[in-house]
Amino acid sequence: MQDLTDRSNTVVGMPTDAPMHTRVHASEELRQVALEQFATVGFAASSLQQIADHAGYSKSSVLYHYASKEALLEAAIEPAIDAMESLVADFVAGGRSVAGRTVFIERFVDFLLGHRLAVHTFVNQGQSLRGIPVIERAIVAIRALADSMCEADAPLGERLRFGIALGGAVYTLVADATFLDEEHRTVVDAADIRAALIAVLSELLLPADGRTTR
Amino acid sequence: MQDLTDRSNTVVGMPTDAPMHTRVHASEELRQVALEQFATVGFAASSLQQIADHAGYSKSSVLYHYASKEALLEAAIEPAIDAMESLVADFVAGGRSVAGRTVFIERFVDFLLGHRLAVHTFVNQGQSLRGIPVIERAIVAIRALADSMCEADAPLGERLRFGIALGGAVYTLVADATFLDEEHRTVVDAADIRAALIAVLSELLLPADGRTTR
DNA sequence: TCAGGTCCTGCACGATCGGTCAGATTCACG
DNA sequence: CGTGAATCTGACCGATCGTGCAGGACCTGA
Repeated sequence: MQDLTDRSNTVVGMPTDAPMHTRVHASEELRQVALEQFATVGFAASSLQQIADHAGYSKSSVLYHYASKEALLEAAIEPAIDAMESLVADFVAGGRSVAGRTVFIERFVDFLLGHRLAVHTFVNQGQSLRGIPVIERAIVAIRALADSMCEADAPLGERLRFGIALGGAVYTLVADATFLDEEHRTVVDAADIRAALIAVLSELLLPADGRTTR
Repeated sequence: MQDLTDRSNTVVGMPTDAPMHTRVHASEELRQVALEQFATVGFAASSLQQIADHAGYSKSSVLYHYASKEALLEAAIEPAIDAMESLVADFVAGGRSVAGRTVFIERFVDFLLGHRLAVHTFVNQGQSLRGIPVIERAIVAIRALADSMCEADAPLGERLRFGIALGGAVYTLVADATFLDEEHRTVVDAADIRAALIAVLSELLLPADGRTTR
């Protein structure tokens, strides 16, 4: 996933023995690599050395672009939190009706597809990252989403549905996709995944007529 | 604070009865503390020092009872993998019918409730733990469960349903329960959770006749 | 030409990691 | 009593962690 607007190296002459990686935006590249590491092996297990190696930089370079490992995490997942906050704001504005929920589910799936790594990071590692400001923001946003999704009178069944939808979708989009498929790599179309996710989440989050959640 | 992963077998009198009136359950205690740490903050982020402190022992004592950090992980999650393997074996033997699935779902929920921490550990951290034998076993078991759940002809929708059920249930039982509730700690009854989980998972995994996404 | 800014790196630091090992303590059994 | 096994611990090791710092390479404007 790299946009190579590179223009300096067209393999003509240039007998440059040095690697001399003229990158486009180093900070963007580092942010992406770090996000993949955080999501797949975890924040604590991701060392700056690994991230730097994976991106082709030195550890010092990482700390030049980002003041600390925490700052790197912040930069990596902040866009996703912004998107989630606007998502819940729109949902609250749109109302809890079936129509409003239907619109929400579609946007929610698009949000998950667009920020799957970041969401997986703060959803499944939020516990170990308490205290980091951006994580607290994420937790607040998740709680706000859950609260707006279901009122307090029918907490157990509805809240459980939302939790399963959130955790399940994130799992299928990251963990499951990376170690369950892996062999029968039928190159599934992204649009198919989107449609199937919307279908299942609609089942979970839209009030069906006959349901025994009491 | 106690978990119901008892499974103790100290009922019958052992041949060489050794009545250590000291802390007989040192290794058990360490195993439980380690499992909590692994599940909540992650394997990589859990240091032997932290585990030892939480259990009231020294780091050396942990390494006396368990040869290595990996061995501690093995001891912590192996019972859950055994249970999962027998679970999938029973399901395969019982057949894929609706009745078979109904029975399976109930046992599956009980399995999740009994081994929630262990399952959460190898489900959500399996990626970063590749190479550890016990984790490979877990991955094989999960894949076997998914394969036995849905045949290959309708892969996307069915597999997605199973993934959401698994990841969602694990999420709600561990991550969600520890940082979503937290404030409005309405002491929910375990039986209620069980019933609600069974209901939702039945929706997801039982073939509904009219599965129109409206 | 020089000065200054941007980008990147090597080196060194204190802390902590998993792990080894030599005792200290206890206790059953002779 | 002594002896050996079981249990627990502190001291220590090499490696790696995140981070600070000085400086080199490169580009740009004066």
